[in-house]
Amino acid sequence: MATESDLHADDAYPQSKVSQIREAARRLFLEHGYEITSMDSIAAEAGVSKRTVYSHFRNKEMLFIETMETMCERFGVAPHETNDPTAPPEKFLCSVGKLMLSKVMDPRLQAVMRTIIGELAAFPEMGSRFWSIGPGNMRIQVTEYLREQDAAGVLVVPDPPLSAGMFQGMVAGPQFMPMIFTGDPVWTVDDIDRIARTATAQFLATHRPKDG
Amino acid sequence: MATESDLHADDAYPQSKVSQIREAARRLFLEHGYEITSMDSIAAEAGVSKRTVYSHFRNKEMLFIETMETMCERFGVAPHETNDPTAPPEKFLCSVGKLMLSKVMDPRLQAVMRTIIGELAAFPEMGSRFWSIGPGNMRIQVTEYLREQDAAGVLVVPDPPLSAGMFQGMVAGPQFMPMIFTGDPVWTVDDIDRIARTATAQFLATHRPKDG
DNA sequence: GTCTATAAATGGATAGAC
DNA sequence: GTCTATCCATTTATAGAC
Repeated sequence: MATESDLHADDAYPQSKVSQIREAARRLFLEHGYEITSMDSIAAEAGVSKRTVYSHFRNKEMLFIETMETMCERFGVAPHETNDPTAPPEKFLCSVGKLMLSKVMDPRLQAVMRTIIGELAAFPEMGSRFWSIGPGNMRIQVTEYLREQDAAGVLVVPDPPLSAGMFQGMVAGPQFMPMIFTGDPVWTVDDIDRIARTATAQFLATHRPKDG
Repeated sequence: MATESDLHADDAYPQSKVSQIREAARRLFLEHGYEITSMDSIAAEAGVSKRTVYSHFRNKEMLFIETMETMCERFGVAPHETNDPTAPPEKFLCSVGKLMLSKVMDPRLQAVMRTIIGELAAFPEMGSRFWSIGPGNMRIQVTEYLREQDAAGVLVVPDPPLSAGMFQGMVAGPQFMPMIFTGDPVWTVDDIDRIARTATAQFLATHRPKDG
């Protein structure tokens, strides 16, 4: 029998103290960062005592790492989001582009990225983890796709890693760079389709075989 | 008569205590971020007492803001770097592209960007400042250039802001995104010319008038 | 498991001498 | 201007009762 809080919870026991702590840690870490967020504030936000926090998590560092690892998995590229590599280039690239843009435009994911970047000096593995599970994963998928299409003669891609990076930059860059610095969205979700299609068309214009 | 330390100093009085403090603050803030860096550590790194730090700077926040403002100005787009808007598209875009890439590949500027992004929650104006003086400035220059070329009939650019963002993403994105998360360079300065030329060619392929 | 209370250390900022 | 010494608040982490 589902209660209201089940809808927003992520744990098996949504009302348990430990899940309250996890939620509080997530909110505070993502909003203020690692250093500013104190274990006191997490305990207060979760509505438990500080001793309870320490009974579930060894220390602040472990709580932070677990929190961010969960965020990486939640916002990484899920298997069901993987695009069909047998689809024709327009379709494949456009759907990948829309996926990239929707990720970049998600304010929750922006908070995750900012926190990861901000704490990179103290937690360098976290940045690599996020990259490989998220945007890096997508780039590799595009790289492999381009390599195959080149081999099949459907596209002409002399440098697949560079072309994949350029496609990603073309579709995500316009929004990602200003967004990460200013916080202001330049385009909205309504523009996703248009931008992805423009980028795809532009990309294919120079990667189609000359004859045929 | 120049001493050795003059070569690395930026102040009018390179040996002065205040410049030593500035240099120490720069090193520590850029390497570890705002929160982790203590006034004690800055004083120690500068080789002065903490009281001396406070006699030159009101508090930690002011020292940080002054430090990062200096970094923004140093790494922003300088007037002499501004590209010639009367040059033909290949030349203008390629040189702007190379400028963008060289900025993104500079490890010192990467440290600045990471610090700014990391402290965005506490110092939001700093991100806007960096954007407008650096990459945002370049994007505006490209936008204006494309608008003029479109009006002159040299290029076909229905949406200058989007096209400018895409060009910037195409040339800087491949390096910027992985670099900011993993710290690993994908390409080196030797690739700058090739990448900028590739991006320029790709961009122009879809923005040249059909009959022409 | 959960609480109140506290230990131990650190950091921002200042007092007062020279 | 510069130093040593110090105050005060905060923070991580733990002790011990229930």
